[in-house]
Amino acid sequence: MGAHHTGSEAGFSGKRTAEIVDITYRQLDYWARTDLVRPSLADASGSGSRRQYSYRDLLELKVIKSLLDSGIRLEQVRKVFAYMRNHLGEDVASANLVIDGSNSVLVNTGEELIDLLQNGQGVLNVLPLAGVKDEVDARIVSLYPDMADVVADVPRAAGDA
Amino acid sequence: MGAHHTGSEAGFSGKRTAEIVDITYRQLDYWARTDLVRPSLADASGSGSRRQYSYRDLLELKVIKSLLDSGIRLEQVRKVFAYMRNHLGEDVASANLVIDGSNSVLVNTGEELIDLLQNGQGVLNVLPLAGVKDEVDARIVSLYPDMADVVADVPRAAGDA
DNA sequence: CGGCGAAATTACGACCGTGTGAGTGTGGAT
DNA sequence: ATCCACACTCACACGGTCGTAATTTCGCCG
Repeated sequence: MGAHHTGSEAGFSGKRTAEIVDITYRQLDYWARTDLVRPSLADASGSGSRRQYSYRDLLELKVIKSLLDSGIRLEQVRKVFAYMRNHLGEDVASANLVIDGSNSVLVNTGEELIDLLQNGQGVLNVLPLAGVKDEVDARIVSLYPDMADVVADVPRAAGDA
Repeated sequence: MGAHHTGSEAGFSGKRTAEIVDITYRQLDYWARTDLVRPSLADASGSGSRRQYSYRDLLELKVIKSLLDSGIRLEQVRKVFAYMRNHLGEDVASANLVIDGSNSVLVNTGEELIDLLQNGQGVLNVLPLAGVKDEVDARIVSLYPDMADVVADVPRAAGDA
């Protein structure tokens, strides 16, 4: 079926972003002004202006939310993203994000993971990114079906209605 | 019976404990007063008294220190220990401590771990306890050789390397 | 077609948890 | 009895969160 321009290009407002990612608006605001995640499409430009977040932004935010939920300090999250932002490429859907204290890696197989476990001295924080994307997508279609086409640009196995 | 300066049975003073575990004395003090880890052998009983930590206490403290170093919030650590304290039994040396947000488990094989990874939605924090014990032991013999016998009388998994 | 009211959003400031530092007094070992 | 290490009591710094006020934009009605 043909491509439609139904407003999906408009991106996500602050409020909707917070809803989708399941964080408070306060957190989103705080993270933006402290340079953790700034909206890619439109940054704030004075009081009353509106931030516009891209779909990719949502994924980053959801990763952060997951990290926080697991009890990781925001300071640590900042370090991870300083290093990871470049490497958070296309394969967001399949890899596992592994943090071992100060370093962060993307790992694809479970064997690699066990390898890290035996060598590593400290704690390993492991986050399957596939689940993150799924959660965000589900939340978008559930709350804002109009924007469903944004999530569809990644090939999926099963056919949908 | 001349009671000599054995020291081994006496446990570890506050200062030495902090040194061995590699935390500040202020942290040790703070954690004791806020009921995170209280000394098993002798708790504080007013100004001038002395806390006495057991070897097992050292292990707990080192686990906490590791968790903290990996960027986990103290609040989360408290939750983990509230649940884990009972289960932190004999096999301290070989198991892996796994935290998935609100629950904590001890896992022995890598396969179990991969299993958890596929089912789990959020972040898994994995800490190999063997490394913790090794670090504590090494630190004890290095700083206080007199107490080396304390580390030996705890059962270890046979044939580790 | 334009202005008004209300909702959405940014900006500001108070508050909480964690940890540190200095100062004091008390108990234990010599 | 004396000395020193340690526990205890404020006071505070700092990162992070949250409630609230100030400001802009948008929808609606005349």
